[in-house]
Amino acid sequence: MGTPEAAVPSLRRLVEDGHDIVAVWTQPDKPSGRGDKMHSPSIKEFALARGLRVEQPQKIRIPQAKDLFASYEAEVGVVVAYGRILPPEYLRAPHRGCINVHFSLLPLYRGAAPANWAIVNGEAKTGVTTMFIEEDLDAGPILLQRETNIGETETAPELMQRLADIGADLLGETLAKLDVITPRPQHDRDATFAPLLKKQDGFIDWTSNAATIERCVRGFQPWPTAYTHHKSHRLIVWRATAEESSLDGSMGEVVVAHGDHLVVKCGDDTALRLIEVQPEAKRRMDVRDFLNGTHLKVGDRFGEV
RNA sequence: CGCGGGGUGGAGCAGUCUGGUAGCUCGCAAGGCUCAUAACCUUGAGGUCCCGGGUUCAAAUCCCGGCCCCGCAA
Repeated sequence: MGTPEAAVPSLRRLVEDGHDIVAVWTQPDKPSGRGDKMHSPSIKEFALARGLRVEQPQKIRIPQAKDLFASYEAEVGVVVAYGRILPPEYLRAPHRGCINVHFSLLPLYRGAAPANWAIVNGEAKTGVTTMFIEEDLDAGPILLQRETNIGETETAPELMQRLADIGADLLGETLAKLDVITPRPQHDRDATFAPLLKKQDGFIDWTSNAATIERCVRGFQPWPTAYTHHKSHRLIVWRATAEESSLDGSMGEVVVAHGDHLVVKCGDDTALRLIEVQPEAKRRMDVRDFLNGTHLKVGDRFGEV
């Protein structure tokens, strides 16, 4: 069971390891992108290409869906970023239970967006955990874990891709050693949470330290992105670096604007040097291009709507 | 038929409402100038104004149709 791109490496690994995959469950196609085009989950594309059986129930809490799931009499259920909380019937249906691949070092960062929050919070490392699923969210007994360091300039999509690959490896190892692994219970008192991201999370607070903002720039990709406002238009910041700044200016004010250089004053005598941005309704561009077209001046202010 | 923005020399944009010589900030080329700077000055090359119709003496601009890009919302 899985849905987005991050789940694909795990499914590929299951196929390559020769596991008998009775069915692939994923979320229904949804309208996305412009217009009213329907979009299939990445997992569905992959599964269909391999000739696997795909199920996309609209509702998983109805008896028909539960019965269908139970009817497979699977040995084990594997869940990677499915995007739904599974009712208890699902957890009990496979003979050996359901295994989840979670993209953090549990009990840290339980929840929907562990990679994003790990970057935003400035963690030096994170990792992947395989565990048995229990009813409480991401709280089941741990099977295996693997750590990885977070790069200084690594973005959330980059990290996510690495974790997806690590997760696939770890899943393969977990299944291979399932008979000999002793599950370790999590200590709930050590748990932290990585809640679902909201649009508002990406709104840049220029009173923060520039280093904090820079982590938001990397961590809130590909959505909601770190953004601000300029002359009532949205401006997404895709790449930036933090630096010290003794220049005068209020927080959110442009203190340097020429050539390739666009620097915005932040809190704690720091400043954010923007490198790549994206104006509303425009494509991503280097700061030089942005400045050429907008004729932005020192003293202009970001963040005011 | 979800909402909206856009397609103009190599880049980013203005001009479109109110048709009438193709403009700005850069880049590129050549020359000049300076102890120096975010260097500066001069000159130059480079354009089917997305495509196809229509209206008009005249269309980047107005009308109809099409293609492509982007943001929002999901």
